[in-house]
Order: sequence, then structure tokens, then C-alpha cells
Amino acid sequence: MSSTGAIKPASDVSATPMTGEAENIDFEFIELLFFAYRDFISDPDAILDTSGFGRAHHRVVHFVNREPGLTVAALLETLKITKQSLARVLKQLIDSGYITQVAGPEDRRQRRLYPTERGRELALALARPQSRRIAKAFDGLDESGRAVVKAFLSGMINPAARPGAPDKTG
Amino acid sequence: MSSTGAIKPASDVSATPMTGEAENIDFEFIELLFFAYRDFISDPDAILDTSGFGRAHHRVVHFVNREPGLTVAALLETLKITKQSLARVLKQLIDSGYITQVAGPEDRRQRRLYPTERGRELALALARPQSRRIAKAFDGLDESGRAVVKAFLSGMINPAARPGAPDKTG
DNA sequence: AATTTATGTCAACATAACTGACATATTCGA
DNA sequence: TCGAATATGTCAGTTATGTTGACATAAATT
Repeated sequence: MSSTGAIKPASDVSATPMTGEAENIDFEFIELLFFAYRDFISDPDAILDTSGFGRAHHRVVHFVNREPGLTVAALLETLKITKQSLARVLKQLIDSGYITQVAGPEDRRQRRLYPTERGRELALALARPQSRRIAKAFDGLDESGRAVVKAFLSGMINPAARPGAPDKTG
Repeated sequence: MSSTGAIKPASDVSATPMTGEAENIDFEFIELLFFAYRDFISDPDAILDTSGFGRAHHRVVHFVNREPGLTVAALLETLKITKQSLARVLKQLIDSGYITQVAGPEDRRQRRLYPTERGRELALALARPQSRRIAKAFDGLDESGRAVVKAFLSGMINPAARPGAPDKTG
């Protein structure tokens, strides 16, 4: 086996690692973002596993807690999913007492979403390990470091769509 | 929703936005990460939509290009998915000529993965808009800003598992 | 009164993950 | 040398989360 004249791959293969130098492609940060997010989301995933909910529930509980009274339409816009997709998880969260709906005070067609005490506790439980991870990642960085990271992450985000832009909530 | 007509405001609701101040929970960065990653991944998604592949294919093509000749086991460890899950997308990528397999030169049980020219082009096409987005997010930041963001993202990542640690590839 | 809006619901489908069980080829260790 | 361990593949079934399309209802707007 030592005399294996290194089995060479077929002709149409690239055996050189793709470093991105030729095109100045930033593979380093592409991967940093991938791994950072993968591990960032693994913290709440572990909690959700034990409670029968998934990431979709996490996102809904999070934003309802962050902005109590938000409408279904606003939530759909934030999550960028269809109402049919939201319906399933929202129904489960309402049925199991994490979120309640209240008819809009001005526009009674609206169903404004509020967390229950239970919902608030879940949102906090899910956020705690993520916040700890972020704090740990900021270890050794000062306040200006925080500002730099904030500027970077903000710059990664698409500008908000115009209010009247077409959507996919149909 | 159940069309029960009147929707009564339940007593058990929290109407105050969850700012995290009481517990020092960093909701700001939790959301920045969520939105940044959502939009970061939307770039390649748009390309993949036209080619019939999905995010799973993207990740496989990316890492095979980054580390040509890596084994199936190494890829599973990187992606942290099961082999059954990988099998489907890997088969598609091989069948359509983006990736080839070569028996390991030392250990012939291994199937070392290499990109074809086509695979390399796809990986680059997917990485280009992501790299552009990163460059744009670094606009106005100097080299030390890059170092700060790198330190932050690195700090978000779990330390690598021990080589002999249990896995979920069974 | 007619139309639009906000929301909900039914049905069918796609993707990408999962678990569990079993198959094959190869390598390694007693 | 033989049996166990390893690397990989595959079949079958399930779950989570998204999609389209069509239609229903109540409330607001014109």
C-alpha cells in the first residue's frame, strides 16, 4: 500500500483549494459567518428540542416579545415567509398558551399578537444562551469594538423595502 | 383563526416590549445576527433557485471547493448533518457533474471529494455576491475593523470537538 | 353597495433535515 | 488469518418548514 502511486483524480477536477485570491473573494468571512451562525443557533435549538418546538416557533416568540401588539402582516414582513407557513406555528403557540391575539383597537380586522407570561419566559430562556455567547465573543473588545461589529452587521442587512412594494403573503 | 367573533383581551399578556435590560440580554445583536445572516444567504439562494439546487448543495459545493480531496466523514463533521442527509444532495451533485469521487490513496474505503471545473465555477458564482456584500459591509472600516469583526465572529464559534468525540453519523 | 384589506384555512407539494436498520468493502488488531 | 472496526452507501419512514393556489370571512374604505 505504500507504493500506491497516488491515485490521481480524473482529468476534470480541481485539486487546489479555492482561496479566492484570483478574484478577491472573501472566503474567510463567508465561512466565519457560516460557522458563527450555525453555532449561534445551536444554543436555542437544544432548548427547543426538549419543548417540542422548532426554529420557526423561536422566531415568532422572539419578535412577538420584542414588539408586543404587532400585527400578523408586520410579522410576516419581518420573517419574510408566507402566511400559510406562519399559520401552523402561530396556531401551535396560541393553542399552547405562549401567545394571545387581540383585535386591533382601531382596525378590528387586525389580530395583534401579545406574549403571555409563559411566552415571555420562553423568549428569555431562548435568548439567554445566545446573549451569553455574544458577550463571550466581545470579550477583550472595548466599546468601540462593539460599534465596529454593529456597523458591519448593519451593513450586511438589505435596506428595508418600500412600504408599497409587492410581497409574497398571498 | 377560529371565527368566534369577539376576541377578548386575555388578562395574561405582556404589553411591554422586551428590551432585555432587566437581565442584560443583548437583543440588539441577536437580531442583527438574524437579519444579517438572512440577507447574506439570500444572495446565493437567488442563484440556486434558477439551477434547481438548494442551500444544502451550496454548502457541499463550497466546502469541497475549499478543501478538495476531503473525505465524506470530514464533510459530515463540518456540516454537522447525518450521512443520510448528505447522501441525497451529494448524489445529485455527482450525477450532474459538479463533484467527483476518488478512492483514498491510502485508505481505499474513503471517497475523497473533488470539484469539477463546473463545480468550481458554481462555487465561485455563489460566493461572489456574498463576498461583495461583505466588502460593502466593511466600507468605511479600516483593517483594524476587519480584525475586530474577525475576532468577534471567531469568538462566536464553538471550539472544535475532540477528534474522538461521539458523533451523529450513524 | 361594491371593493379592498387583514386574516384564516384547506389542499397539495418540495426541500432538507431526522432515526433506524442493514449492506459492502476495506483496514486493523489479536 | 480471522473477526472486529471503520468508511461509506442505501432503503424506508418521519418531521419541520417552507412553497402555491384557491377560497372564506369580517371589517374598513370608496
